[in-house]
Amino acid sequence: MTQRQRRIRGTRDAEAAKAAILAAAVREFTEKGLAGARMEAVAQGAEVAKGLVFHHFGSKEGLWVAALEHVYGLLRAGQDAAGLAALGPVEGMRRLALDTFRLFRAHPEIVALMNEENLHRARHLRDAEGIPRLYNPLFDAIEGLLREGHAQGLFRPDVDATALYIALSGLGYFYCANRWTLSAAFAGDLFAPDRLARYEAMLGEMVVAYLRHPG
Amino acid sequence: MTQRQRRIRGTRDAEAAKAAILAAAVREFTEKGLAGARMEAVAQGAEVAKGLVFHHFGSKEGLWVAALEHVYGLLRAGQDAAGLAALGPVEGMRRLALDTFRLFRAHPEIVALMNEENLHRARHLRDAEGIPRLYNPLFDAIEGLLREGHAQGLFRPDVDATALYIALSGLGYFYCANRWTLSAAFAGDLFAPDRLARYEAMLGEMVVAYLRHPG
Amino acid sequence: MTQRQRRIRGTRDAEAAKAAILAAAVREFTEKGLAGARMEAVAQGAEVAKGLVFHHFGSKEGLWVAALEHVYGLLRAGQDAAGLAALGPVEGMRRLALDTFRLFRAHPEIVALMNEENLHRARHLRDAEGIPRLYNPLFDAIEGLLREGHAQGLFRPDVDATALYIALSGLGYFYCANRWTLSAAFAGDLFAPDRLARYEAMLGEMVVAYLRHPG
Amino acid sequence: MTQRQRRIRGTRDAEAAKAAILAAAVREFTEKGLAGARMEAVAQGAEVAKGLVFHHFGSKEGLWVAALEHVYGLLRAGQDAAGLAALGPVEGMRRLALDTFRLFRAHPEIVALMNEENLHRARHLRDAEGIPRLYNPLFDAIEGLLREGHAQGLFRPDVDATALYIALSGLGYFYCANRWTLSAAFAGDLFAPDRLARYEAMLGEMVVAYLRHPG
DNA sequence: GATGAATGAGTGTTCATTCAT
DNA sequence: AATGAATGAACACTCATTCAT
Repeated sequence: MTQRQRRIRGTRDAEAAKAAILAAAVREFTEKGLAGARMEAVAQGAEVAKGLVFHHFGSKEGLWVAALEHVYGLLRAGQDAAGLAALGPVEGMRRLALDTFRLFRAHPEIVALMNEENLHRARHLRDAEGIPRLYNPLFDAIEGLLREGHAQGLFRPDVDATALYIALSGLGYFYCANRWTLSAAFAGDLFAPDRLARYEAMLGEMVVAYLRHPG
Repeated sequence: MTQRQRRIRGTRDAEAAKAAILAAAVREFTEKGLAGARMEAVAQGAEVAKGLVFHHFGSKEGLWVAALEHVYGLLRAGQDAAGLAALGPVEGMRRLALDTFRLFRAHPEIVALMNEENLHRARHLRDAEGIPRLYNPLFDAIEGLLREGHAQGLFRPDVDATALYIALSGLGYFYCANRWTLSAAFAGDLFAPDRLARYEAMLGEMVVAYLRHPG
Repeated sequence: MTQRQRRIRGTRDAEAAKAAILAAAVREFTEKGLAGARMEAVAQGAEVAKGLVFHHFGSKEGLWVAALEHVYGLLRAGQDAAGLAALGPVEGMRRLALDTFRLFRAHPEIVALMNEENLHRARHLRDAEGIPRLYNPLFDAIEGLLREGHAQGLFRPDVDATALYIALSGLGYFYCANRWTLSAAFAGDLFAPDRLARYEAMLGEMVVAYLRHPG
Repeated sequence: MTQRQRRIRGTRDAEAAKAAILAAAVREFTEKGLAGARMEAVAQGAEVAKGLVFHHFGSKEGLWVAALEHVYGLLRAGQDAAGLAALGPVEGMRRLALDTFRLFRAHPEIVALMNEENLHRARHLRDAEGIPRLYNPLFDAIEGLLREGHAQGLFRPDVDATALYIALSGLGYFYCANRWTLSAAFAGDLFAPDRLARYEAMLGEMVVAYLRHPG
């Protein structure tokens, strides 16, 4: 601990310390939730003094908001809108669903923090700056693909973009959020490769099957 | 308080006190999570002394396990397997999806406690007796409908029951679990009747579209 | 510590514990002031666990208010209005001044807590119940003696009871409140018997000289 | 902030910064007391970095001692011994009492810091240099007027200068020190002009009445 | 001289839990 | 069964002080 602090202090690298604290906080919040997280553990995880956490983030709530913003940043960064257009509407949408599922799998902190934030009725979200806009990448991608799919006559005409966004997210989210209780219920690891593959296949099919024009 | 409690419940019905405590605990856990819940608040919610909560449930963890079991009971009771057969495989499955969605809406405690329990990697579930079996009603219903659908040639042949169970649950779960953050993102109440209706329509369609034989 | 706690707990003597805490609090507040007092020290002084202090008084402020009320109780109890009438207006008033001085000397907690409370602009006093009335014994005694003195033609006619109350109190208060800085300035113990006697003599004379009718 | 401070004070005038810190400290100590004062607040009040406060005053105690010395300076500066002689002993003494009262009213920091210093049994006063002498102006003025008054046969013969000093100070001090609790008790602003005038009249009368030869 | 990041020992407060009654 | 006083180990947060720059 001492060594690293010396280096940080010596280098006057306040931003590095802040980043280390935030990373440790995301870890702690993911494992313990908001109420269960201990500021002491965050400080130890970042190898800094407890007081420094408060110096930089003001309070546990301030740290929570910063962690939330970080997680919403992941959400935004996880959407690769660029590569989708080339796939065409049908395969693009399938890919979107799979990417979302994979994002949740790769970043349990997204699921954990969003669950906790909903427990608090999204109270902290209003304090955070531009959270509403953070949703848009995925939503915009869905809207774009929908428009194109309609134009090409491939999609059914009555699709609600918001509802589709939720359904598509939900298909991936639940699998990750309930990983442990589901594994207990089905007596096996939900994250075993073959099971994941089977679910991915269904997930893509389901979205595509719904969208495809029944004509 | 003492007098009033005596009058309300009398000395005989310890079971009523226990039930009141459990109900208060489910409420408190739903609102605050496991770590955030306070035993004092549970006692006040049940209008009993704090010590009595410990007398009946031993510890906070004991109370949590009891609340979990209660919630799994709701899950089981919510599945009306009886009425499904009459609807046929296609409409039966649609109804199953809608019922599951409505169950989550009617009982936020299910969503909240399951989220929290997953935070703890389902550690308490192993202590609780007979939780694995509790899943079966819905799962069994799905399996039954799948079998019939296949027999009648209405369903695609490669459907994984477990995966379908998860997908069907996820479509309803996410909408409820993320009610507040989604409402913040879409700047409107997700639980407004028209929005619910639109989502229900999509949800049913999605399941059915996937299952239906592409021939 | 353990022994006494056992006894208290065993005797289920909650009131005794409360009283012990209050006494320790008055001591601690007198020595350290509000901000300087430590709840831990209060608990140790009362030989109870720190948590019990909060159990009974809620917070440091709650304990402060209780201590304030206690001190105002001393103020009220210190006025022996009964014996005054027999002395007649002149000697009664002199005795009042002396008694007030002696009260401040016997109870440094009165002076210390009132100083501190004035630092906070009497913010806590409004939370406390009937503080305004607590002043009355002395004030009433002054008014009574004034009336009698006027009736007998012994006192000048233009005496303001409130102002007299303040002057009379101030003559005793300052001597006690500034005991230490005055002792430093005059390089000697202000509370040495002969110095006290000399000041008492002057104090009485001053009040009486002012009141006496100049005719 | 950094830029602005540079512009305001420049790099040269360290003395200005020191003075600003001292002024802010006196304000902070007056409002919060010694234990309640925060070094951070002092720094902000002086618009300097926290470290600079320590650079100039070493510690909180060092700052306190400096504030004490400042306040004793006010005390000394407040006594206008020069103008008194012309008034003669009687009116000079009345004026002395009034001036002292007005000094306390104009400088609440005197009262506040002296109260606090007495809480600490004048421990810091010994560290401060030359405090004992600081009392002298008022005391010397009293002694001078007493001598003259005796010489002219106007004053009673047995007056103790030290006691008179204390009484005279106490009459003004208490009114200011207990401004808030008294206002709460008497349900009105003690510092309203008419109330002040009435008290000033009594205060002067009281001192003069006591001193005047009863012959 | 001046800054502010960083520390660490506290400080008020909370809370699950125990226990005598 | 039921109460609530009592405990003790945390807990979030504070703050005087240090120090590299």
